[in-house]
Amino acid sequence: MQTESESEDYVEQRRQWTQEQNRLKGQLLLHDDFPWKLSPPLSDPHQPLCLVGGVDLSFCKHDLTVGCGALVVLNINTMNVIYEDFAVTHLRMPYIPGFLAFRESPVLLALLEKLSRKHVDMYPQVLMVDGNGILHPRGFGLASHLGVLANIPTIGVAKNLYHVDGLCRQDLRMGHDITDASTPLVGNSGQVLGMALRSHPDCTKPIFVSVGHRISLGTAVSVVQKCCKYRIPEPVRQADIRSRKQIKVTSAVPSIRVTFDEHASP
DNA sequence: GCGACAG
DNA sequence: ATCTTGTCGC
Repeated sequence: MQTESESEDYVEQRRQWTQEQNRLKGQLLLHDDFPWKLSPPLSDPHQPLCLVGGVDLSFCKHDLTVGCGALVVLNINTMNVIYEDFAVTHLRMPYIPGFLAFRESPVLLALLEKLSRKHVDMYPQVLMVDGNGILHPRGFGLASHLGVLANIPTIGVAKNLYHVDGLCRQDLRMGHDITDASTPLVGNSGQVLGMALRSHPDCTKPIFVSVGHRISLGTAVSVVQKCCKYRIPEPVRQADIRSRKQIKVTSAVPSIRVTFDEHASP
């Protein structure tokens, strides 16, 4: 039966994953590393930021191991979705806090590679990821992991605060920071891990932005703010909405349903 | 030791 | 992540 570990604690798996991320972390860049600017003056030779991507995954309610990854690309000036693609996958590993990248990055990476092969002209200049960047136990969340693997500037956008380096939701309220539009997330170590943003004037619950890869926090925050029609920035929101709709129609297709029936009736 | 813990 | 109705607020 159980060889080394009696309980499925994934001890060895986590050790390997940690080792791999520490290796990838060597390539992580926390500064602006791209040729564009948000809004360059006419006299400026820099190219303007136009294409912003967003990725997210949704799961099948009947089988949580079946998920649908989505990649969308928007024109940052109009917020129109100019590209969308999906990929259904089977998740072998469960969700383990701190190791989200190993569960979600494979599908997302495949979607990015497909786009670069088929329609390079629509490849995003920066990518928003549903999850954290360096606001992570080992300073290498999904946004950073995906950014390094795909070698693309990424921004981490989380809907909930990851309690890391002493950071916790309570501390944010105590300092009356709730009245500010943005609050730097400084850990006990003194490092700025991200920014809590009230993406809408009357929004009580903030979003948590952190650097993924090849971008500075200041630029990341500016890009996110420019994309906020609602609490969640459009690239991420659209990826979320569309992947959720896609997994529903997918699970309604007979050929996919067979998979469920096999498990349901032995 | 116990609890907390992105999606 | 996913299951759900109403409901509080602008």
